[in-house]
Amino acid sequence: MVPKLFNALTKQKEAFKPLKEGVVTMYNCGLTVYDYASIGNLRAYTFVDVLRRYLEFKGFTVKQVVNFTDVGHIFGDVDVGEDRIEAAAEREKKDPWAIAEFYIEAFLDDWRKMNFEEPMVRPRATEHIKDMIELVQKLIDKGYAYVVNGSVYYDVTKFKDYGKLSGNTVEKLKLGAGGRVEFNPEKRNQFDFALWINDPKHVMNWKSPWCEKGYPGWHIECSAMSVKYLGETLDIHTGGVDNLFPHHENEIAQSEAATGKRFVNYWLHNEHLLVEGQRMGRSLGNIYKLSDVVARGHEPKALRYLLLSTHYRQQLNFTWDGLVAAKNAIDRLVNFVRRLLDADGKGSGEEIKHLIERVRRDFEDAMDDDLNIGPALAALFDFVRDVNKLLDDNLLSKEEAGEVHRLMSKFDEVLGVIGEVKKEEKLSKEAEELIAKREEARKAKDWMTADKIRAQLKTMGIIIEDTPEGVQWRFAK
RNA sequence: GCUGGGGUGGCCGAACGGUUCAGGCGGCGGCCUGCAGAGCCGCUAUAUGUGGGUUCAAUUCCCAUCCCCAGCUCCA
Repeated sequence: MVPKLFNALTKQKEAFKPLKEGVVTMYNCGLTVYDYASIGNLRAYTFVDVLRRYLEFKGFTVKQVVNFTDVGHIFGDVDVGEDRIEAAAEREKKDPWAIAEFYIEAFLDDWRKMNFEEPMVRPRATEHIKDMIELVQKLIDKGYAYVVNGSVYYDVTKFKDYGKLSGNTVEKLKLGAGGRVEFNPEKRNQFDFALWINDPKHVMNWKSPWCEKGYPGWHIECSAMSVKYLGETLDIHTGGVDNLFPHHENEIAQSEAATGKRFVNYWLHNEHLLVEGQRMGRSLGNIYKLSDVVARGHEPKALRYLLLSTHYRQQLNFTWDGLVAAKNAIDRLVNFVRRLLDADGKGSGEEIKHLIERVRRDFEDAMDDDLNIGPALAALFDFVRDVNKLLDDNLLSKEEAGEVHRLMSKFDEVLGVIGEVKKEEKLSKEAEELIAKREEARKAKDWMTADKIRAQLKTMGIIIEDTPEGVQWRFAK
């Protein structure tokens, strides 16, 4: 079946069809690297990663681009905002380049720990200044942009489709801004936005055709880099809902004005994360990072599960209890796969075939419906329970267990939380002897000695479990 | 102030107006086990913010109201 995705442009679920059959071009708005990524940022990339993995599960090749915004940008109005990277530079007494480099490295580390797949390319804004300047020049040449005092602005009244994504048409914006006192007098229209900013004081600055020392506007990098790596029309563009306006609206205005073509076919936005039911914010002191999660003794995979287990267009309530629940849910899956390795039963014939058929269908049907992860996971856990019953009754043959194992791995290509589960083989001589001694003690019903040895092995990092098939051991994580 | 999204059991979260309202986690009990672990079964569970309305039937539709979140206004 063809997956359906909720397109912010049309505000409805649409059958997903890439421009080129079998290949998906996807641009994911990246991080502004002035600080560590928050778990809110990580939610956005968890969504992106599951989306990518699911498209691959469906057989698509995904060409993914995730940028780094390593030029400081002024959030809010150009004249009154604060450049976050330069502010961080001042705070940490480093130059902005070092700030960006540092947080890029930190983010790449998070990326790996979260088990996100590596994108095709990770372009940085500072490495594409030339592309941006060319794009700005094109917009000037086509009459969409104008130069004032060495800065360049985009004239929103020239782009007739302005507001088609967010609904913020120029008329509506004017209505909303009734009480606004100050606005940049350089602009022709109040809602024009900067493409290039003339500012000799800006630490990161470049020479351009319009001024000696300036830097690019906030939105132009994504337009320039996406077209460079993925072409003039993208299949998918993602970001947090906060990017919908003005960022993505302005990207559309720039890109479509420059190319005359549709910029993006499917706009996908993830909802935000709440922390204990509250907004995550600096003033509330509840901005958590991956390192905070790890410092409290949780594995990144638990966070990954927690973040992916709620539908991406739904606000997700992050709680520390939820993280524990997530870890335990993963354990259930891992224990299940581990059990499969030892299965050597009679065989269940039709029954397991039906269970496999059902879980495949239910999982895929759910995910095809705009990545509806809830019912997909429910189907998976139903399957686990039903197969566990077969295992309890020794009704699963080695071959059947192998097939189930492969299926679980297939699902995990999307979820990325189980990982490789295999039988551990190497045990020290000492441990082997202890296990043998314990078996002797058990045979003699000397439980005291048996329990003592079990405790001793545990301190060596070896978990002992007695099963009807005999003693099992594994390394503690 | 305007616009949009949301409030579901102890917690997290599903659900196209209609079979007992998924699933996970937690707690309790049982089976299995020497014990533990894993697993299975049952209970927790007469859960849909509140008050009205429409309907044979409402978590779902309508109105009002409270709370949370976001965007715009404003500010950070």
